[in-house]
Amino acid sequence: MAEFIRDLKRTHSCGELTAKDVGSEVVLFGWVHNRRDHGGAVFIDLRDRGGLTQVVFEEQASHDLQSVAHELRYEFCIGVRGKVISRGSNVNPKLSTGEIEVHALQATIFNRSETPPFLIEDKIDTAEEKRLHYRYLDLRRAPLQKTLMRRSKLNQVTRSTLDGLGFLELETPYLVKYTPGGARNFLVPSRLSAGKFYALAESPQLFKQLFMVAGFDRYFQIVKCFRDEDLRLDRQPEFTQIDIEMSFVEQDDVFAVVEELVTNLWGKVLGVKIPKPFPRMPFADSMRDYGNDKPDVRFEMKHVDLTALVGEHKGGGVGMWASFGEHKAGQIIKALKVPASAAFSRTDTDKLEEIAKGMGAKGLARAKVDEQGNWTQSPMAKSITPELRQAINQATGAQAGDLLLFQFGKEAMVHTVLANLRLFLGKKLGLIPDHGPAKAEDPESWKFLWVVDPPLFEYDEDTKTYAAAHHAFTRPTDETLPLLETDPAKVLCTRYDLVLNGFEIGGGSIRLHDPAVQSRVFAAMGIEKKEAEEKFGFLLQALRFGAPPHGGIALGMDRLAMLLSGAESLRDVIPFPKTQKGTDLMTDAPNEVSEAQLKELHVASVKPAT
RNA sequence: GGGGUGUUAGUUAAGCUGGUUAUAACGCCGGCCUGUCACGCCGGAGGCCACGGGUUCGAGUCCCGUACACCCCGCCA
Repeated sequence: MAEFIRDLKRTHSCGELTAKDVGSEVVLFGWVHNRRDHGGAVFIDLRDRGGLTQVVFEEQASHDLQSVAHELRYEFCIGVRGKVISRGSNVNPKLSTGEIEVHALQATIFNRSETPPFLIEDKIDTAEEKRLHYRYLDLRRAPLQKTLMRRSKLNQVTRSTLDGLGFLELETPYLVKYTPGGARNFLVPSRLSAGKFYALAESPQLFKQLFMVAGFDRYFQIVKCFRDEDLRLDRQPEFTQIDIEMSFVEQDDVFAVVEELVTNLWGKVLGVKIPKPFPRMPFADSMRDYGNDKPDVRFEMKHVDLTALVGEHKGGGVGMWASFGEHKAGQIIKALKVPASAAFSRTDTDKLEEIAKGMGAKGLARAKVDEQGNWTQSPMAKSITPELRQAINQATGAQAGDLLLFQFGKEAMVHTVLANLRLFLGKKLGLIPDHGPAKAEDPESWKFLWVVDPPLFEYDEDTKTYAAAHHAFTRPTDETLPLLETDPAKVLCTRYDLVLNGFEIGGGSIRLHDPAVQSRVFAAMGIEKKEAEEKFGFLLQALRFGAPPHGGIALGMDRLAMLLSGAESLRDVIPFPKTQKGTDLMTDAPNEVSEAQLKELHVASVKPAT
């Protein structure tokens, strides 16, 4: 008798048989998705990554075939040879193969399965912890299979698009030299150089610039990066970037390539036509209106900065605002207006305050505006001067019934609190969905945005110095370059972030290729020449050998995949993700190693006291 | 480093102000059933209530601690 696999090769996937195939004999391999045993006939839904096909073992089948049929259970891996039969009027409209079924002529069990800890269904309630422990079973579920197949498509379209634009796919090392600053690195002890360590690359940044120096002109790489920082819903310690670098370009040239790539991805993966070019917003506007550099511009509800206004009115009689009489550096006061239509209850506003406190706020001052423009339900209602109240009503455009939320204090805190409140309100008021696009097929659901021209430096209050807001190799804008020595805080740079629906999906810059400007930037940063040489000597030296003007970007592949598939979490688009503590629940990494291994690596491990 | 939420059969949950035999659904096992596709019907098994302390005559329930998971702040491109 013909044997499966040796003689009987798979003829179709479980998702492709239709009425056209009726009458043909087929061989299917897959997993038992479901069984409906009627005593006589037994129905099996057979599953592979293509879909589901109903297989029928009829009553009049041979004894052997029947006993196989009765033995089948969830997730048995089986092979079936059978005939495609029309279901006639008994079609199952939920299945792509619902017009037909396969009547088994021969079947084999390749492998039985233990009872799975959870059912392999599209929607399950099982705790993620459990799913991660049995990730290989979780990955059998259709939504995850779809997501990873889509991710494969993402890779393929990226390669073909960039190849078409003349980019070379080149690799860079993962084991690199540790350089302080920026993200914390994973360290790898060197066995051959006692007491020394490699770092796992947090990005191919310096190497891709060296490709430009070497004359490769246009480089890209779909590359793993490693960062030893705390995890979030959209942050994993190892993640994938689409890394791009180009020579002889300015910002617009990089944007054109990225827009071509991204619209191509959305076109080929989702069939959505995204309009080009993407809108641009200065960093300063983004901070002013949204309190961060990755605004979700699918809805308005902008922040209103009241710092100057409250200052003019010397606090306007409000005790906690009195200090704003004279402007204090780094302290701001901002408001958010919740429209009357929200009709928030006391419980709702208490919830808002709770969220604010969770972000480091001391509280959340609020005021409800009535018909006359007076404030009610507010601790400030009695003390505030009518002039300031009126001015704030005007600045916020508050109408009767609107609720005003105030936050004041350190700029970073105010921005964090109000930016997160704004997103919470956007979801609560139904202006944006909880996650993902409103309608994947609607271009309006995808709001791409370039955030441009951020400051080159950030003032570090601890060290009282200016530090590069990003990395030290970003070129200042031509207009603000002269301020480098006189007013470094005002120097902007040709750095850009690509934002989609409130997620930062990419960031890059035009690099500093001119050693003369480079040393001026280091000087402004207070970095000694010697220190710079120690950290980045090889790059600085390379730049002195006729480095071309160049720039690039890195796109977060995982985030693209997450947004493209409407997933809630990065973990849903990474085959084998880490938990929030960076562990792998399936393999139990990281784990302890033997003393002998440590010795070989010249490493001593100190276990924390328990 | 900080704040919050959670942990009860294989899975998901219920279990109120503490009260003696800890429920349900799905899954599992056995039996019956030719047309189901969330198949149906009958029966059954299955629990150290995360762990460690405490309060109490008595703790799944109250208190403290620990672990693990998740969300957020800090951190991070």
